[in-house]
Amino acid sequence: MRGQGHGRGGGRRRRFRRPVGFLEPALLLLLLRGPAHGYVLLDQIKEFEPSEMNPSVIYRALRDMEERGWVSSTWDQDQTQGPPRRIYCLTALGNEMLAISVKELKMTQDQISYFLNAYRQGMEDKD
Amino acid sequence: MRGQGHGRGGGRRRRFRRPVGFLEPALLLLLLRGPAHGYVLLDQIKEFEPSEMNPSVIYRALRDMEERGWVSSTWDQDQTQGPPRRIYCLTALGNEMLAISVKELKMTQDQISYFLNAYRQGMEDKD
DNA sequence: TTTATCTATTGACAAAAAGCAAATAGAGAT
DNA sequence: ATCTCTATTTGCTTTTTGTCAATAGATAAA
Repeated sequence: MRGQGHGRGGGRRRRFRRPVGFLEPALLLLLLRGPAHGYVLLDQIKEFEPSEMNPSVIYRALRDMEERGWVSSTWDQDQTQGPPRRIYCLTALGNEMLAISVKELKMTQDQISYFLNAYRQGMEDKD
Repeated sequence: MRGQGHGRGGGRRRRFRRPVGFLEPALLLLLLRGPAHGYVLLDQIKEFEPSEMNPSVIYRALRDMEERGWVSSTWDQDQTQGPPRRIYCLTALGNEMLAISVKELKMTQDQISYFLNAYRQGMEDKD
Protein backbone atom coordinates (compact mmCIF):
# COMPACT_ATOMS: atom_id res chain seq x y z
CA MET A 1 0.00 0.00 0.00
CA ARG A 2 1.39 3.38 -0.94
CA GLY A 3 1.54 5.76 2.02
CA GLN A 4 -1.73 7.61 2.45
CA GLY A 5 -4.99 6.00 3.29
CA HIS A 6 -5.89 2.90 5.16
CA GLY A 7 -8.50 0.19 5.24
CA ARG A 8 -10.09 -1.56 2.29
CA GLY A 9 -8.40 -0.61 -0.93
CA GLY A 10 -6.53 2.43 0.45
CA GLY A 11 -3.57 3.95 -1.37
CA ARG A 12 -4.05 6.88 -3.75
CA ARG A 13 -3.83 10.23 -2.03
CA ARG A 14 -7.23 11.79 -2.55
CA ARG A 15 -7.66 15.51 -2.30
CA PHE A 16 -10.32 16.86 0.01
CA ARG A 17 -13.70 16.12 -1.48
CA ARG A 18 -17.20 17.30 -0.85
CA PRO A 19 -20.09 14.92 -0.95
CA VAL A 20 -21.52 14.86 -4.44
CA GLY A 21 -25.01 14.30 -5.65
CA PHE A 22 -27.87 13.28 -3.49
CA LEU A 23 -27.06 9.73 -2.63
CA GLU A 24 -24.27 10.23 -0.14
CA PRO A 25 -25.98 12.99 1.85
CA ALA A 26 -29.14 10.91 1.97
CA LEU A 27 -27.23 7.92 3.32
CA LEU A 28 -25.51 10.11 5.91
CA LEU A 29 -28.86 11.48 7.02
CA LEU A 30 -30.29 7.98 7.37
CA LEU A 31 -27.26 7.03 9.46
CA LEU A 32 -27.76 10.14 11.59
CA ARG A 33 -30.98 8.49 12.74
CA GLY A 34 -29.00 5.45 13.80
CA PRO A 35 -26.66 2.66 12.63
CA ALA A 36 -27.91 0.50 9.79
CA HIS A 37 -26.73 -2.02 7.21
CA GLY A 38 -26.76 -1.69 3.42
CA TYR A 39 -29.72 -3.87 2.72
CA VAL A 40 -32.06 -1.88 4.93
CA LEU A 41 -30.65 1.42 3.68
CA LEU A 42 -31.43 0.22 0.17
CA ASP A 43 -35.05 0.25 1.26
CA GLN A 44 -34.97 3.40 3.38
CA ILE A 45 -33.27 5.49 0.72
CA LYS A 46 -36.56 5.46 -1.20
CA GLU A 47 -37.72 8.17 1.20
CA PHE A 48 -35.27 10.56 -0.50
CA GLU A 49 -34.65 8.95 -3.88
CA PRO A 50 -37.93 7.43 -5.03
CA SER A 51 -36.38 6.03 -8.22
CA GLU A 52 -35.30 2.41 -8.09
CA MET A 53 -31.75 1.97 -6.84
CA ASN A 54 -29.32 -0.71 -7.85
CA PRO A 55 -27.94 -2.32 -4.68
CA SER A 56 -24.35 -2.03 -5.80
CA VAL A 57 -24.71 1.74 -5.95
CA ILE A 58 -25.64 1.88 -2.28
CA TYR A 59 -22.98 -0.57 -1.17
CA ARG A 60 -20.32 1.19 -3.17
CA ALA A 61 -21.26 4.59 -1.75
CA LEU A 62 -21.01 3.16 1.76
CA ARG A 63 -17.60 1.63 1.10
CA ASP A 64 -16.34 4.86 -0.48
CA MET A 65 -17.53 6.88 2.48
CA GLU A 66 -15.86 4.45 4.85
CA GLU A 67 -12.56 4.93 2.98
CA ARG A 68 -12.94 8.65 3.59
CA GLY A 69 -13.76 8.09 7.24
CA TRP A 70 -17.31 9.44 7.06
CA VAL A 71 -18.79 6.19 8.31
CA SER A 72 -17.40 3.14 10.06
CA SER A 73 -18.56 -0.44 9.88
CA THR A 74 -18.60 -3.61 11.95
CA TRP A 75 -20.03 -7.05 11.29
CA ASP A 76 -23.35 -7.70 12.95
CA GLN A 77 -23.23 -10.00 15.99
CA ASP A 78 -26.86 -11.13 15.90
CA GLN A 79 -28.19 -13.95 13.79
CA THR A 80 -29.80 -12.60 10.64
CA GLN A 81 -32.23 -13.93 8.07
CA GLY A 82 -29.28 -14.45 5.76
CA PRO A 83 -25.55 -13.85 5.52
CA PRO A 84 -23.83 -11.53 8.03
CA ARG A 85 -24.58 -7.82 7.84
CA ARG A 86 -22.12 -4.99 7.79
CA ILE A 87 -23.47 -2.33 10.15
CA TYR A 88 -22.56 1.24 9.30
CA CYS A 89 -22.22 4.08 11.81
CA LEU A 90 -21.92 7.81 11.20
CA THR A 91 -18.57 9.19 12.40
CA ALA A 92 -17.86 12.68 13.73
CA LEU A 93 -16.31 13.51 10.37
CA GLY A 94 -19.36 12.14 8.61
CA ASN A 95 -21.50 14.38 10.74
CA GLU A 96 -19.49 17.40 9.64
CA MET A 97 -19.69 16.35 6.02
CA LEU A 98 -23.44 16.04 6.32
CA ALA A 99 -23.61 19.60 7.64
CA ILE A 100 -21.51 20.75 4.68
CA SER A 101 -23.82 18.88 2.31
CA VAL A 102 -26.77 20.67 3.83
CA LYS A 103 -25.17 24.04 3.20
CA GLU A 104 -24.34 23.07 -0.36
CA LEU A 105 -27.83 21.82 -1.01
CA LYS A 106 -29.20 25.15 0.19
CA MET A 107 -26.95 26.88 -2.31
CA THR A 108 -28.11 24.51 -5.01
CA GLN A 109 -31.68 25.42 -4.16
CA ASP A 110 -30.91 29.11 -4.56
CA GLN A 111 -29.24 28.39 -7.88
CA ILE A 112 -32.27 26.47 -9.11
CA SER A 113 -34.62 29.21 -7.88
CA TYR A 114 -32.66 31.76 -9.81
CA PHE A 115 -32.78 29.59 -12.91
CA LEU A 116 -36.54 29.04 -12.63
CA ASN A 117 -37.20 32.75 -12.17
CA ALA A 118 -35.07 33.53 -15.19
CA TYR A 119 -37.05 30.98 -17.18
CA ARG A 120 -40.37 32.56 -16.18
CA GLN A 121 -38.98 35.95 -17.09
CA GLY A 122 -37.79 34.63 -20.43
CA MET A 123 -41.20 33.17 -21.20
CA GLU A 124 -43.01 36.39 -20.30
CA ASP A 125 -40.79 38.35 -22.64
CA LYS A 126 -41.77 35.98 -25.46
CA ASP A 127 -45.44 36.98 -25.16
CA MET B 1 -24.85 22.88 -40.27
CA ARG B 2 -23.94 19.49 -38.93
CA GLY B 3 -27.00 17.28 -39.27
CA GLN B 4 -28.04 14.13 -37.44
CA GLY B 5 -26.01 11.01 -37.58
CA HIS B 6 -23.06 11.97 -39.78
CA GLY B 7 -19.99 14.15 -39.62
CA ARG B 8 -17.82 14.03 -36.52
CA GLY B 9 -18.07 10.65 -34.96
CA GLY B 10 -21.61 10.25 -36.31
CA GLY B 11 -23.31 6.90 -36.66
CA ARG B 12 -24.38 5.44 -33.31
CA ARG B 13 -28.10 5.73 -32.77
CA ARG B 14 -28.63 7.45 -29.45
CA ARG B 15 -31.70 6.72 -27.38
CA PHE B 16 -33.90 9.54 -26.18
CA ARG B 17 -32.18 11.47 -23.40
CA ARG B 18 -33.19 14.13 -20.92
CA PRO B 19 -31.00 17.13 -20.24
CA VAL B 20 -28.64 16.42 -17.41
CA GLY B 21 -26.99 18.66 -14.90
CA PHE B 22 -27.21 22.40 -14.93
CA LEU B 23 -25.04 23.32 -17.83
CA GLU B 24 -27.26 22.26 -20.68
CA PRO B 25 -30.47 23.78 -19.31
CA ALA B 26 -28.60 27.01 -18.60
CA LEU B 27 -27.33 27.14 -22.18
CA LEU B 28 -30.81 26.43 -23.51
CA LEU B 29 -32.22 29.25 -21.40
CA LEU B 30 -29.58 31.66 -22.65
CA LEU B 31 -30.46 30.67 -26.21
CA LEU B 32 -34.14 31.21 -25.45
CA ARG B 33 -33.25 34.87 -25.07
CA GLY B 34 -31.77 34.81 -28.55
CA PRO B 35 -29.11 33.24 -30.81
CA ALA B 36 -25.54 33.40 -29.57
CA HIS B 37 -22.10 31.94 -30.16
CA GLY B 38 -20.00 29.88 -27.79
CA TYR B 39 -17.57 32.57 -26.80
CA VAL B 40 -20.25 34.92 -25.56
CA LEU B 41 -22.17 32.09 -23.87
CA LEU B 42 -18.97 31.25 -22.03
CA ASP B 43 -19.30 34.68 -20.47
CA GLN B 44 -23.07 34.72 -20.01
CA ILE B 45 -23.20 31.31 -18.34
CA LYS B 46 -21.65 32.92 -15.26
CA GLU B 47 -25.12 34.25 -14.48
CA PHE B 48 -26.17 30.69 -13.65
CA GLU B 49 -22.88 28.94 -12.93
CA PRO B 50 -20.62 31.42 -11.13
CA SER B 51 -17.70 28.98 -11.01
CA GLU B 52 -15.08 29.35 -13.72
CA MET B 53 -15.82 27.30 -16.84
CA ASN B 54 -13.36 25.71 -19.19
CA PRO B 55 -14.29 26.77 -22.74
CA SER B 56 -14.19 23.23 -24.05
CA VAL B 57 -17.00 22.28 -21.68
CA ILE B 58 -19.31 24.87 -23.21
CA TYR B 59 -18.36 24.12 -26.80
CA ARG B 60 -18.74 20.40 -26.26
CA ALA B 61 -22.17 20.81 -24.67
CA LEU B 62 -23.29 22.92 -27.64
CA ARG B 63 -22.04 20.35 -30.13
CA ASP B 64 -23.68 17.50 -28.20
CA MET B 65 -26.97 19.35 -28.11
CA GLU B 66 -26.75 20.04 -31.80
CA GLU B 67 -26.26 16.33 -32.47
CA ARG B 68 -29.49 15.73 -30.55
CA GLY B 69 -31.26 18.46 -32.47
CA TRP B 70 -31.86 20.76 -29.51
CA VAL B 71 -29.96 23.62 -31.11
CA SER B 72 -28.83 24.40 -34.64
CA SER B 73 -25.84 26.38 -35.80
CA THR B 74 -24.71 28.51 -38.70
CA TRP B 75 -21.51 30.44 -39.35
CA ASP B 76 -21.72 34.13 -38.65
CA GLN B 77 -21.90 36.36 -41.76
CA ASP B 78 -20.65 39.56 -40.13
CA GLN B 79 -17.03 40.47 -39.64
CA THR B 80 -15.92 39.62 -36.13
CA GLN B 81 -13.03 40.62 -33.90
CA GLY B 82 -11.43 37.29 -34.69
CA PRO B 83 -12.12 34.01 -36.45
CA PRO B 84 -15.67 33.22 -37.63
CA ARG B 85 -18.28 32.48 -35.00
CA ARG B 86 -20.67 29.57 -34.93
CA ILE B 87 -24.05 31.02 -34.01
CA TYR B 88 -26.37 28.68 -32.12
CA CYS B 89 -30.16 28.83 -32.23
CA LEU B 90 -32.70 27.09 -30.02
CA THR B 91 -34.85 24.64 -32.01
CA ALA B 92 -38.46 23.67 -31.29
CA LEU B 93 -37.17 20.43 -29.80
CA GLY B 94 -34.69 22.35 -27.70
CA ASN B 95 -37.54 24.48 -26.43
CA GLU B 96 -39.42 21.35 -25.35
CA MET B 97 -36.34 19.93 -23.69
CA LEU B 98 -35.89 23.17 -21.78
CA ALA B 99 -39.48 22.89 -20.54
CA ILE B 100 -38.76 19.33 -19.42
CA SER B 101 -35.62 20.51 -17.64
CA VAL B 102 -37.65 23.11 -15.82
CA LYS B 103 -40.11 20.49 -14.60
CA GLU B 104 -37.27 18.27 -13.47
CA LEU B 105 -35.55 21.10 -11.67
CA LYS B 106 -38.78 21.84 -9.83
CA MET B 107 -38.89 18.22 -8.71
CA THR B 108 -35.27 18.45 -7.65
CA GLN B 109 -36.14 21.46 -5.54
CA ASP B 110 -38.94 19.56 -3.83
CA GLN B 111 -36.54 16.69 -3.20
CA ILE B 112 -33.99 19.01 -1.66
CA SER B 113 -36.67 20.69 0.46
CA TYR B 114 -37.75 17.34 1.76
CA PHE B 115 -34.16 16.43 2.56
CA LEU B 116 -33.50 19.69 4.39
CA ASN B 117 -36.65 19.32 6.46
CA ALA B 118 -35.70 15.78 7.35
CA TYR B 119 -32.27 17.03 8.41
CA ARG B 120 -33.77 19.70 10.68
CA GLN B 121 -36.07 17.07 12.12
CA GLY B 122 -33.16 14.70 12.70
CA MET B 123 -31.18 17.42 14.47
CA GLU B 124 -34.09 18.34 16.73
CA ASP B 125 -34.46 14.75 17.78
CA LYS B 126 -30.79 14.69 18.79
CA ASP B 127 -31.38 17.43 21.40
C1' DT C 1 -33.16 -33.24 -0.57
C1' DT C 2 -32.97 -30.27 -4.26
C1' DT C 3 -34.98 -26.24 -5.49
C1' DA C 4 -36.56 -21.76 -4.99
C1' DT C 5 -36.73 -17.43 -2.59
C1' DC C 6 -35.41 -13.85 0.30
C1' DT C 7 -31.61 -11.81 2.64
C1' DA C 8 -26.97 -9.60 2.15
C1' DT C 9 -22.64 -8.10 0.08
C1' DT C 10 -19.12 -7.76 -3.47
C1' DG C 11 -16.56 -7.34 -7.98
C1' DA C 12 -15.88 -6.31 -12.72
C1' DC C 13 -16.88 -3.64 -16.60
C1' DA C 14 -19.00 0.05 -19.41
C1' DA C 15 -21.02 4.44 -20.23
C1' DA C 16 -21.69 9.20 -19.17
C1' DA C 17 -20.06 13.73 -17.57
C1' DA C 18 -16.64 16.82 -16.27
C1' DG C 19 -11.91 18.60 -16.06
C1' DC C 20 -7.59 19.91 -18.17
C1' DA C 21 -4.05 21.03 -21.62
C1' DA C 22 -3.04 22.57 -25.78
C1' DA C 23 -3.42 23.19 -30.89
C1' DT C 24 -5.21 26.12 -34.54
C1' DA C 25 -6.29 30.49 -36.36
C1' DG C 26 -8.30 35.24 -37.58
C1' DA C 27 -7.87 40.19 -36.42
C1' DG C 28 -5.97 44.23 -34.50
C1' DA C 29 -2.49 46.65 -31.83
C1' DT C 30 2.65 47.53 -30.61
C1' DA D 1 7.37 40.25 -36.38
C1' DT D 2 5.21 39.64 -32.13
C1' DC D 3 1.69 39.92 -28.76
C1' DT D 4 -2.95 39.81 -27.24
C1' DC D 5 -7.71 39.07 -27.62
C1' DT D 6 -11.21 36.63 -29.97
C1' DA D 7 -13.06 31.98 -31.30
C1' DT D 8 -13.39 27.02 -31.85
C1' DT D 9 -11.73 22.31 -31.80
C1' DT D 10 -9.25 18.01 -30.39
C1' DG D 11 -7.44 14.60 -27.36
C1' DC D 12 -6.65 12.66 -22.97
C1' DT D 13 -7.78 11.61 -18.22
C1' DT D 14 -10.45 11.40 -14.10
C1' DT D 15 -14.69 11.17 -11.73
C1' DT D 16 -19.26 9.51 -11.28
C1' DT D 17 -22.95 6.64 -12.33
C1' DG D 18 -25.11 2.49 -14.18
C1' DT D 19 -25.56 -2.41 -15.09
C1' DC D 20 -24.79 -7.25 -14.64
C1' DA D 21 -23.81 -11.06 -12.36
C1' DA D 22 -21.28 -13.86 -8.83
C1' DT D 23 -21.25 -15.47 -4.10
C1' DA D 24 -23.45 -17.11 -0.12
C1' DG D 25 -26.27 -17.82 4.30
C1' DA D 26 -31.00 -18.94 5.86
C1' DT D 27 -35.55 -20.67 5.30
C1' DA D 28 -39.63 -22.62 3.37
C1' DA D 29 -41.81 -25.55 -0.12
C1' DA D 30 -41.96 -29.53 -3.28
